[in-house]
Amino acid sequence: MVNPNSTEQNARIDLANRLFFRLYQCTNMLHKTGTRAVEEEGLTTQQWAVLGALSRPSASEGMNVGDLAKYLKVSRQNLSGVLSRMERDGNISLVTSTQDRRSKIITMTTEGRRVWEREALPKIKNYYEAALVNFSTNDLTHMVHYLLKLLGNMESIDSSEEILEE
Amino acid sequence: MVNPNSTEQNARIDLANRLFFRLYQCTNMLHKTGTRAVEEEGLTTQQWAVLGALSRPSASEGMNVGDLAKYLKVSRQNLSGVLSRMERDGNISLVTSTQDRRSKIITMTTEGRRVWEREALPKIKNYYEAALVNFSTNDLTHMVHYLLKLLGNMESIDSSEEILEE
DNA sequence: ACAAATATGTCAATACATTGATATATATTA
DNA sequence: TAATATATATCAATGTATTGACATATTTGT
Repeated sequence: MVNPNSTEQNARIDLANRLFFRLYQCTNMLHKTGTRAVEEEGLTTQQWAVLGALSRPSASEGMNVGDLAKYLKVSRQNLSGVLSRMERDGNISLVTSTQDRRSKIITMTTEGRRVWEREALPKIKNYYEAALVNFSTNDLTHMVHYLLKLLGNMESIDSSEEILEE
Repeated sequence: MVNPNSTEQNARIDLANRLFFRLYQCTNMLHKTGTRAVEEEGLTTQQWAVLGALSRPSASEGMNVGDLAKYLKVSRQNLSGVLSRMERDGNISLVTSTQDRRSKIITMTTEGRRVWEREALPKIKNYYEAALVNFSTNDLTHMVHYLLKLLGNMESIDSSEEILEE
């Protein structure tokens, strides 16, 4: 073996390749099977993420579009479209803030909260159980840890590129 | 504590919730930062996945649309659109199969292979390194293992629902 | 106070994702 | 062989994602 470092590097790239490919596949399947789990409520995985964010105690007073976009790691422009569909469907309401008339405060409607708590959440729990068969609590903890680490690295890439664009 | 099982169950659901939320965030960031890494070549993460699939030795004779869709875990209809854009850009070519005139055989063009090998791959390697900072080989192996397990579970959900639809 | 800079949300163009419907080609079965 | 069933790819409608451009509101700086 002439250059063992090169071989090690290739093995690492191969692992990286598999990791990102499986992540890509996982997401496709998550959106497909996840959306199917809540389709009777007229929801999608993205709308489920929005309702999940709004149902947190810390969001009891509502959230504005920009903060919610940052929380979900999507663009304001994308979220804007999702929110207008959710408003159309009666699950959320957008009200211009009195403090800052540029902002719109997003809150769940009574009906939206009912749909979320009574209909969606029980189905989501069933979905979680089916999707996490054979995962021990330890496995779950480790995987969340890895995802967080990966997320942090990708955020570093993102923010370092934003600076260059100026 | 009246019902310790219920508490354990809630802790598990909380972990599941975090896992899927982080997975959702990771994917958003993967497509955002990954597409940016190969945007000079006019590629996206999806097109990168297609070229990656076609560059495998086992695909040297090309693949048809259905098999490639299964491999990538996307719908034929979706892939069809991606492929027409890639054909438009000159990176792949679609030719009706002589064996089965329903099938179209997808292959990389010479230009597509050049773009993939000479331009995209070096950038992808840099992207991998940046995204996987602080991941040991052991971490990578474990994470791939978890993603594969999750993928298998979601495929079970998917196929069990397909049967019910008939 | 007023001009410039920044923050906030939305519109537009493009790409990717789903399911449902459809045209054509092949395979099966009577 | 002819009718039926299945396989393959694409078109259409809808939802989700990006960036770029823009109108409006607030903040900053002079």
